[in-house]
Amino acid sequence: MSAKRRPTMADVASLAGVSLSTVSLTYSGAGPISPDMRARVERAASELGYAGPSPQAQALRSGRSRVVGLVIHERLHFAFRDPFTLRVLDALIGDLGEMGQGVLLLPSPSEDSTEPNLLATASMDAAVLMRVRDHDEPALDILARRELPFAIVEGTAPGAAAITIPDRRATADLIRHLMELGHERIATVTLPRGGRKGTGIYEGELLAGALWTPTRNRLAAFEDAGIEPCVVIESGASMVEEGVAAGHLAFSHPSKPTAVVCQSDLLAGGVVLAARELGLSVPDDVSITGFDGLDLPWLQPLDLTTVPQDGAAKGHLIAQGVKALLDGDEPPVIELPLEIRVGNSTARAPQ
Amino acid sequence: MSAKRRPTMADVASLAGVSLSTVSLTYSGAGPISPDMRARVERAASELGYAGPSPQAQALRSGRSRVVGLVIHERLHFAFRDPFTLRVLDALIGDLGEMGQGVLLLPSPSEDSTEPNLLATASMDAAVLMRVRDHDEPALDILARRELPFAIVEGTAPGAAAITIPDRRATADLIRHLMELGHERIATVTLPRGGRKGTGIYEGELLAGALWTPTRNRLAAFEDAGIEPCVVIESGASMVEEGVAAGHLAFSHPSKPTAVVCQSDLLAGGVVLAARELGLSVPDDVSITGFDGLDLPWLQPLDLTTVPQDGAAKGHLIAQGVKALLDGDEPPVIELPLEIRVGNSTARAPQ
DNA sequence: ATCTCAGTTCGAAACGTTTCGACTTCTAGG
DNA sequence: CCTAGAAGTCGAAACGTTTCGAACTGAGAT
Repeated sequence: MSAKRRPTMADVASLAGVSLSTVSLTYSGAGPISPDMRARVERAASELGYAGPSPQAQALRSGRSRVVGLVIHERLHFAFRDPFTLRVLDALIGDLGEMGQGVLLLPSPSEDSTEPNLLATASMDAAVLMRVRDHDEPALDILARRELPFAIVEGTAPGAAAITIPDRRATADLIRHLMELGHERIATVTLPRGGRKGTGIYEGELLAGALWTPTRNRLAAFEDAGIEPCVVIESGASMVEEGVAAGHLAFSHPSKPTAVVCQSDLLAGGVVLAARELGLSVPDDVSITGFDGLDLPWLQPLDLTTVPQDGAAKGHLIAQGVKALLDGDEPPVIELPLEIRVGNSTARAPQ
Repeated sequence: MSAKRRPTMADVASLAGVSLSTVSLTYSGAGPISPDMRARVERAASELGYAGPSPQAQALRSGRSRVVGLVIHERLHFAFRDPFTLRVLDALIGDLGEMGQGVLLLPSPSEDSTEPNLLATASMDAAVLMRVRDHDEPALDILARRELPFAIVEGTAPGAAAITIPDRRATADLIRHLMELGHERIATVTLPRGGRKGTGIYEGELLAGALWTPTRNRLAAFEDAGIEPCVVIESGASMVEEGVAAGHLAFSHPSKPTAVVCQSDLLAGGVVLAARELGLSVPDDVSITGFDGLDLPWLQPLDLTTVPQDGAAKGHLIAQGVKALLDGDEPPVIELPLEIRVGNSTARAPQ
């Protein structure tokens, strides 16, 4: 018995007694094919166990691989831990799937190593960056060199499709809301800044070193509101555990904050837990705000003051952006609207 | 000015004044290339802005696309919501990345539609199924037709690599633990069974219709323990919200269960919240068990009686299985060990 | 001066499609 | 009866690599 090769279109063609092009036309759907011809080809194919055109050959010949790369910055474990991100990706991946595009997970290229990174070598038609550094983003260089079109979520770059949110303005609204309630010592818990890992107090220039755009924008909001945070705590990831640790740091800080602005609801939830552990009442002793508008059932009856985002809408918009890229259209630049929602986690500052 | 084509190896070769094969050898690392030749090629490449070998051509020629497909059954939103799954995927994706393999997210093929599914058409070297139906799994047919090697997590199929857990035995241990504490009316909250969506009471034959292997195994454990659950509640996904809804159903059921066996910690967490809302004390009024051994900070000081799993270890093992598949080795079949861990969410049944 | 043998480099044949223009038929209009 | 055009099918040229065996170069051995 021969080591049987996988059948190809040529095999199907010769068994069906037609030309290779005809078989190709049958599968691709392009070109006019008579019904009986189609039947003949299909019978030959199933007789041979032909599984359809080789994707790799299709990709080479047509120049499209039907794959969109998704750059993941942290360990997946962290990146996908946030239900909001998940909702965005859910919509995005669903839409891309309907467009016949698969989604390839790509670890972010580390700046230090020159080791071959998947972003540089994997076959794809476009890429989506879920976040970007304001400067010195190695992914951008790689994409530029490969001449791959790409979309950026919460960030911008020349030539890229961009989906942004006015998070700076919304955060400033949140801070003003707290100031109107009489708060003067406001702490803030940030998302990762792009540098060191792990939760801790960040000392020094407010913005310097805040590489990730969202972290940076939401910190800059303090300037807009005309107040300085009494302590800035950087979290290692958007997770409840990190929020708990950050809360303990905040509440034991000598500046005695009466309010904590958190850059995500998950962090805010953790800060609430820390407050409770320390016997502080929310919102009577301390006001806490979040971001994203998640539904956290275990926080009930507390209802966070936060900035709700529509994750699905965001995902759909990104997909739309990718579609434009794939069609060779002008890359769209879109900003989603954002308004704060006042819950019962913020109240008048204690005397 | 010409519409400038992307440069190819041939362009690099002719600019460097060497043969195409030499350039290929330079990039692939195979074959002996003298240092000055390498330098010459590299200079020519950077002069042209050559971004490296085309992945699509490489894939066609070498027959390897450096992509592993990951079949997602539900909406990503649900599938990735569970921190445990995330931890598994984190390790898996990391390991595969180190092997130079990207991970392609594939929505599960729906049995009804004959529409072209990505699993059938995407280019990949192997696939991973995170779960499988005991019978009638359309994914298996597609993979067989394509002659793609694949690994199954929590399930088996002839010819496939398999990573399983003795969840049936472990669940039986959990049930026996409850019986020893005097519980006689035990409810159970299952993961999705594979059919209808949404949380609700399931009436009828215990196992019939429980298509997903894990759901089925953990239900079958009741038979092993020699007791029948007083009510079976199927959840729509492994999520806290679903657990809350399930808890309400359980505690308002006429059979008045004194214990609830939940097929995941997230569901158990939700059931605990439901109990609290109804003024029931855990574990004094009702005992609750979980599965997976997650760290749920918001549940403190409650410490679930559960069956801890090592997500990272599982992910590493899957990667190892995939590696074997890619190397053409015998597909490994591995079972991870499992032991129950008694916390303070279970206690003597109330009088 | 000839032979051998590494150490390198080169030619050419795949890999399995898509696609474009050309080539048959066949139908219908004049 | 002739012919324009539509419908269906076919040939052949890419797409950009990898890879195998052959060919070329000196250096040392004879």
